[in-house]
Amino acid sequence: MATKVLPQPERDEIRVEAVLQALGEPVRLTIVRALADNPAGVCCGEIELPVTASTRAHHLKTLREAGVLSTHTDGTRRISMLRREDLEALYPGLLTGILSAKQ
Amino acid sequence: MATKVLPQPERDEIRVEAVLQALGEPVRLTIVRALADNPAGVCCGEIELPVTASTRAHHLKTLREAGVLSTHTDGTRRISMLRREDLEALYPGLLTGILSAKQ
DNA sequence: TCAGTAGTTCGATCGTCATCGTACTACGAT
DNA sequence: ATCGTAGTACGATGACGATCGAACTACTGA
Repeated sequence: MATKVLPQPERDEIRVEAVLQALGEPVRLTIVRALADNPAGVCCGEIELPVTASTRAHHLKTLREAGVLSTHTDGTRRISMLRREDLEALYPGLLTGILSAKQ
Repeated sequence: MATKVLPQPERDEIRVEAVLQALGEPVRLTIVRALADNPAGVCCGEIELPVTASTRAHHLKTLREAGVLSTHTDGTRRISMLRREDLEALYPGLLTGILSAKQ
């Protein structure tokens, strides 16, 4: 096994500016929507995005460091999932508000 | 009198990416918090901000064009207020979630 | 052990945007 | 009229960040 969780901020270290800035980018918003549709977590590479793998990694890192998502390893794969509980506790309604946008 | 409302997007023209990007900037978030504390509207210049007047005007324009706030003239002054109803209708919970951040 | 796959890291590039100072407009008061 | 005040518009600058390719790491399976 030896799954490992990648470094991320504790709940009380999450700053709303960082969260909003992370969410205010179209590619990252696409990622967040995909994660919201799959509460069990999604393998990074499975999300269809109009960018290369390195850019994808960059966005995932940004979202993780902002506290929006959590990533753990699973073999060579990395599974990401939304930090729903933490975000809901810190900013109740924010996530559902964003996700209810009819885009 | 002759108060005039500055150009702004209709409710159905507001895009969530633009809103989040607008909110993901510390100075603009400060403005939004100040407006939230004064539902009757605030004169732009009354908000204490660590930037010059031209930068302030730039941020207010960004927020207005994103659909976050509405501005109308009042003599030489311009009164801004949050578009609470529109934002709540489009993204229910988003605004309250953001404002509940203990910053 | 070796090849293949998933993903990251690094450095470079390029575009966007936050910031400022200056010049301008608009309105009110004297 | 003209002066002062509130605010905008414009052009320049500098910083940040989105993007890419290439090199690298880590794990799996043959």
